[in-house]
Amino acid sequence: MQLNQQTDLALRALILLAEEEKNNPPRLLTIREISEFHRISRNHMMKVINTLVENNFIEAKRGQNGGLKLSRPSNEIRVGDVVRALENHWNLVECFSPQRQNCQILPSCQLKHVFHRALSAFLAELDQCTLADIPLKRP
Amino acid sequence: MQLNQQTDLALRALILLAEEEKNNPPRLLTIREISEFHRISRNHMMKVINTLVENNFIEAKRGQNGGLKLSRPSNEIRVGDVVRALENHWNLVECFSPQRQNCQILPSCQLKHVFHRALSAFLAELDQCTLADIPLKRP
DNA sequence: TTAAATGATGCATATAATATGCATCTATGA
DNA sequence: TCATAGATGCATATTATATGCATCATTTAA
Repeated sequence: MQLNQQTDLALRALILLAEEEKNNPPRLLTIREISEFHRISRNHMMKVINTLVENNFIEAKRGQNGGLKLSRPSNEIRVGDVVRALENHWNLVECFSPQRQNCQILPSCQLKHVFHRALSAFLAELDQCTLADIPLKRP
Repeated sequence: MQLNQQTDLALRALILLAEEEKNNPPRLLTIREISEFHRISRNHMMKVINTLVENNFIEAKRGQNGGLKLSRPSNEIRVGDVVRALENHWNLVECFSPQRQNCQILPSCQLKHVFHRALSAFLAELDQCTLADIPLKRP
């Protein structure tokens, strides 16, 4: 079981942006800065950033002196919501997918309820945590 | 986020074997029967069955009149344990993988603890459920 | 004793999902 | 008006997963 790498990168970018917000005054960070810091291809990070903008976790400003910042205070951005937005599907098992419904015991199978409960428990735990709860430890 | 198909198939096979146990006397089911019932390639189902045997969820008997049965009563086989055995890794995020440790903020990042808690919550929910708790509904 | 039935194993290939890169567009401000 | 920055769409590479094939090992009924 794994999340896709984009979810991982999104959280790393957000953690960086949350750290920047603590500075006085905070700067806008560029995609180039974030991708170089994390040693990730700029193109790849760009996709992730775009998704974060679409979902209103961060605001982007184009042009010279442009860049990115959190669109809300860090304690209002829940890890669970980020994961929900970045994962492109939640088809834990075949019967969760509207496309793939070939399971022969689908109507009478109770298993789907169990997995729904487990998934809820997983996300509920992530919802307990905001960006403000996971500051980078300073040495 | 998804489990691999083998985990799904393993559970479907186990559900069938648990149903068979209710018959008097119960028969041994063959891989061929199970794979044809679920309309899955026999080869593919065989891999799954082998893993279930290795992990002592079921017992296999070779030769004529051979087949498969649960190695324990259905109420002693927890869904969580099956999922643990079938999923080949639990690298939810990069920093969980011993091989891939490229994250620049790894030592000071708190995120891993959050994901550990979420994963525990997910599996704890599955541990609440045994094969006996998910009988096929009879019409 | 042997042949058919059954599971076990290793390797090869196909398919699908994901990651990555490239080219080009749009917006901003010095 | 040009350099800088994000936005978007498409193409390709890589990886993980699913699937198939061939062959071996074990059991037991005939």
